[in-house]
Amino acid sequence: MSHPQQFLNPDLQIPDLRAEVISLLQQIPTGSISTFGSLARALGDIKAAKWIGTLLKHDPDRDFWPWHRIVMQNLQLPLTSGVVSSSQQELLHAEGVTIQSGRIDPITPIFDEFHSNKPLHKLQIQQRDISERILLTSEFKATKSVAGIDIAYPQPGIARAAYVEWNLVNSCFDYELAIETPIIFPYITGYLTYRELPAYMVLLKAVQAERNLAEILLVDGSGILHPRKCGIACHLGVLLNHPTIGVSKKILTGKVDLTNQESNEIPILDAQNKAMGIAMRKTKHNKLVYASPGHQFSLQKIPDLLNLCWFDHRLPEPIYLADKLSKQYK
DNA sequence: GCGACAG
DNA sequence: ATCTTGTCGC
Repeated sequence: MSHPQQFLNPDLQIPDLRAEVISLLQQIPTGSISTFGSLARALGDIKAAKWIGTLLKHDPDRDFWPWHRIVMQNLQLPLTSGVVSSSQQELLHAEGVTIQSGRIDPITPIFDEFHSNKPLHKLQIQQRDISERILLTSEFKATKSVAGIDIAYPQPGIARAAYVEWNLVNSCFDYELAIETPIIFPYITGYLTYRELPAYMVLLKAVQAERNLAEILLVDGSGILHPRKCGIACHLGVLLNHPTIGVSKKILTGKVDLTNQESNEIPILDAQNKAMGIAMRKTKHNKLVYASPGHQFSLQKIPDLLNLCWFDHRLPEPIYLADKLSKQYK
């Protein structure tokens, strides 16, 4: 098993978010409390609040840090399987914080002056920077090969990344490869790149050791259909300088035009009513999938390309096969 | 009750 | 994404 870090492009700097949270927690004085939201804002994005919740609840080493000083915005204690954790109550009580029926006494000081280098804010800046380097034009006239890539998690902390190449000339499977690698960065909405891109880099290096990459990569995730127009397909495409398209089963951002329900190809509009992606299905009986350009590929050409390799499943065949291969470990 | 929502 | 058995619908 190779470590992802050694292959990383310097354009992809990945912070240790867990260590950042621990250092923020240690800034909260004894006898004070803070909230999931203010900790998340100190990391640089309120969207990290949910992950902080799972970290403080499940990290095996949490008793080495003051996890108990974090409560909900309404001063209620978070629930553990439906009940307030008695250990959190005891730990707070030992620090002089009083609790009545699961709620912190309102006179308790609330700490919100975190010193932080806002790692998620820095990642947003990276994303905006990458976003400006995206090309939305297609070079190919007749594409001969397309590959799907996807990741599964055989156990926590381990990613299994799969590559399946599809031959568009003979309309058949051509080649497959899967690798496993450790994964550290958590899943936080809008930052999937920082969780999964290192594993994809290991995978694609391994493919390149044997053959050229397929002309176009279908990535399980978003392209420009992203709050900063920089989904994982964009980031991968720009770092590799290779054409990519993002294909996801759920929509991350944007609006599907609901007056178009009969169509199998519905544009997805951003807040400025600009088409950033397309909701598609093979037939009316299928659920929609959401596609958007990653790099070096135009939105207009996406339907024709996907239809060339889309058969009996909800997803286009290369990405369906990559999904299946990534899960073949039991 | 409403909004968020990639993996 | 993952945890998970049988069950319902085509």
